[in-house]
Amino acid sequence: MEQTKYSPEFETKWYEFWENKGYFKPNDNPDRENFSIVIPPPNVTGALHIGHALNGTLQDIVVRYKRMKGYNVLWVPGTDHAGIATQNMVEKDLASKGIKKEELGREKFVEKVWEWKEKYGNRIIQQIKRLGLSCDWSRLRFTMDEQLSRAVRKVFVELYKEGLIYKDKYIINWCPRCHTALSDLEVEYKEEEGKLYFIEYPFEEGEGGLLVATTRPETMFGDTAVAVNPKDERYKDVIGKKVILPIKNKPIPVIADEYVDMEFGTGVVKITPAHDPNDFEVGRRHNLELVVAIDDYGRMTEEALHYKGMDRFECRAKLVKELESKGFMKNVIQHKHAVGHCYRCKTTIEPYVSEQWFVKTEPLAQPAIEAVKEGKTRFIPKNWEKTYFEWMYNIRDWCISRQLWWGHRIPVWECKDCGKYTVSLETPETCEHCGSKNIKQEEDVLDTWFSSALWPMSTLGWPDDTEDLRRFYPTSLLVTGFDIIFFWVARMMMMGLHFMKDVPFRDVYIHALVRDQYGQKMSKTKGNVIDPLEVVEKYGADSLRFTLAILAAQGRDIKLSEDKIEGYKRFMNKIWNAYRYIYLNTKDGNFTEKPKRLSQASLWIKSRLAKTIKKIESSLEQYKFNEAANAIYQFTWHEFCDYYIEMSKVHMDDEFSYSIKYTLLDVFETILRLLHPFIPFITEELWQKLPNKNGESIMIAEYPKFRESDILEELELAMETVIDIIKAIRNLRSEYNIPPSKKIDVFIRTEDENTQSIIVNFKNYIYALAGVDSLNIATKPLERCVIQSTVYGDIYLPVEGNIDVDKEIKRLTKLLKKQEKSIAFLNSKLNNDAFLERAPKELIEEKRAEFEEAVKLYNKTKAIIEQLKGV
RNA sequence: GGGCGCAUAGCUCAGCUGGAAGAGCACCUGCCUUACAAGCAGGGGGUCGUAGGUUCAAGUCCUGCUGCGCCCA
Repeated sequence: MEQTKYSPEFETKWYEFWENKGYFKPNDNPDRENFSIVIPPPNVTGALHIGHALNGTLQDIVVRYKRMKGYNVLWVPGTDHAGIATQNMVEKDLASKGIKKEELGREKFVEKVWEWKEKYGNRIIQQIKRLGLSCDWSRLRFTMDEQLSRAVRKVFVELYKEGLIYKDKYIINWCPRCHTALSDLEVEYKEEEGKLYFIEYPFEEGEGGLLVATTRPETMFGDTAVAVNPKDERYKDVIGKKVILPIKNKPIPVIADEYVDMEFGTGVVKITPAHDPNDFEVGRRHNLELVVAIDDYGRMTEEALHYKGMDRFECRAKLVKELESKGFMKNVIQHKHAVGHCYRCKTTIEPYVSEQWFVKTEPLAQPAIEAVKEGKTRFIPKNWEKTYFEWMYNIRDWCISRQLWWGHRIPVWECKDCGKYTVSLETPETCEHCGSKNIKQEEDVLDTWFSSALWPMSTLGWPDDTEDLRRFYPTSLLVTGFDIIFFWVARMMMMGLHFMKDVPFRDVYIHALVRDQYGQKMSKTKGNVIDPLEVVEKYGADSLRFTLAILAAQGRDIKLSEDKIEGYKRFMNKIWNAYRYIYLNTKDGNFTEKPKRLSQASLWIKSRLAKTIKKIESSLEQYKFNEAANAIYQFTWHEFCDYYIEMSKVHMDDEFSYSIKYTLLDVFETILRLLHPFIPFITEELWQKLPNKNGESIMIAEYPKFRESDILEELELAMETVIDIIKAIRNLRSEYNIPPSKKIDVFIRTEDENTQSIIVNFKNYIYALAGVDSLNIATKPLERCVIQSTVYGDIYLPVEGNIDVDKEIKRLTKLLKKQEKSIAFLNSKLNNDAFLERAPKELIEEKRAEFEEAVKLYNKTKAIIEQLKGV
């Protein structure tokens, strides 16, 4: 005998079972349609967070659904080497042991990182498995695998040869802490309360000077001009003159450039081409010199004179004092401005001029835009296409070199003799231009996203011509968060189209972010993270999965709290106990033979089930996970459990005894299959116990098929009436505090033949569900009863002792007011000529019928009240 | 400054192609009715942010406004 409370301890057992059976691998049947998907690779050294759980759950729902539908399904899992994050982690670990990576040297350090990867790289995989995700682990990939690294190399070499990769001295985003360049995307801008300093730059000749406004005075050591807007009347006379850079006493020109905002500060800005991206552009236009005042560690260079070697922020503080004491500082005001931070370590970014490698993105972006326009790749929800286009149209070249040791080293060798580059797939011995052996490989590695961009091709085997690649590319679906549309989705599109000549995926489902219950982004520093593993421990993976699925409405973030997960654990408990009921009633029988005749309740539940199947299918096809989850939840709890199971009790010992038990098993088994993609564990656990299971696992069972012939509209209508009568009786009972244990006699006064026949045919169900001993049709009003008028007739419920007349009048008057409102509303419609003229006929008829019903009900209720008042 | 999104019951949110507002939680009342008290039954509660417009009819379509959030510059 099973315990009455659901407890998810069986989960891990089933995961092992599935994996050992090889169910996660694609079927080799060539007749089946392929369905493939690649997992967004988590950081190899990362830990599972709730975002992964959502992402994985949604993919697994689709994957399990498609698998059960008979597709040949491949879900490729893998991890990402996460250059900066991983290097930081290992550096930190070494630092705690008092070791600097420079002391180890590159080779030793990289070895350490590999060790780290071996040690912790499996952690996130194990965590993913705990959620029940059905990836094909035999195809587990890592961005630094040999073959995936070859893919990276091939892409680099080919793009270089096509002129789409170039090296340039350019201003880039530099993280002084991570000590590497970052792409534009890897910078996070945050509003900060800063100061705006007004510094006077005296004219070289004559009196006075120009008041320059800046937020970063310490960069003045790199100033090579000051600029005004050519349209600015205030300054048109000073253009071409020279001013003296304070402290440094260096004359610099006053230039005119459209870029200068006349409204900002004084309308005069200092130009520091080496330390500001806009100034860099101005500098190029005006041929200004690049003066580097801050080095790659964020310290001042010798250009900063006596501040040499000082940290940039410390220098700012001291320099401000010096400028004040020397009278150059004229004013300081509070000023809010956006400051860039490293997305990995949050250090303030330093724009920095250096030689870096770039991908020329414009030619790659064009086909990627076209592909989405032509519908070769579809974004779901569609709005994200706008975001994608927005970025693609304004795309900037992609800085791909990183000054790290962990990653794919750039396959470029510089010749020390002729100075030219050899770029090649194989590690070269000599310079391909002059044959010199004096060549040296670039020190930098590639941006991690460079390898992630190849993920759908490389995980399937590219650059080798593999069967997987032929069969499963383009992949069918990508599921990811909106935060990496630019980082990842767009780049995969560009690379896939360029190298495979086809899009990397057909559908891109963009899901929301998981936030805490107050709508705050979860973060460790805020302490509001929900750890999926703790949740799984406490409530089971099924509860977490179902909660995430039912909350995953398109276009809205998920506010998650433990309460909600707890709530859906109750759903698991409900399913568990529905099974118990069925088990207790069927354990002694054998239910292999299909019954000849089904009871009304059974026909009804099968009709409802058919509609539910249809709803779930259409919802899942549109990736409306919440709708699908909700449909099955409502059906299981509020139709199957609340009504069908209760009704089944009527038939346990009558002529339908066999058929009701058979149908209980039949429908329940179908429910489990419908639920399996959402909650794989409990469905497997219970399915395995069912006598009517077909096959060795629910995972590879067929998904329920919609059967039109199961739908019986007339019966559903009749059952609606039955349920309404049950509800009306329950309502009256409740109003009069009649306990469920007390059985009562009820009468219905109705002239409607249909209702009369329904009562005759279905009264057993009404007895059972409304706690009724006998239900009879009355032909005249009855004494000592409380009365409820319904569209089907008046329900009479005998009351012991005296009726509380006041209470009854109060109750019925309330009802009467509702009915009055109803009549008024319908009246206004039916008296409106425009409505009668233009509204569809069926609607008008419908409203007329409703109106008549409403009037009838109103009159009845009124009569009862009057009668009560007269007593 | 540009783009996107959201404002519906106390809370969290559904509501597809326009025809008298729904769920879960919370709340109130009554029940240990032999699957389930992690349950059952019943109930209260919303002028769908605001001002206009289109329409016979608008939470649903269009425009302005207000508030909040996100992305990009």
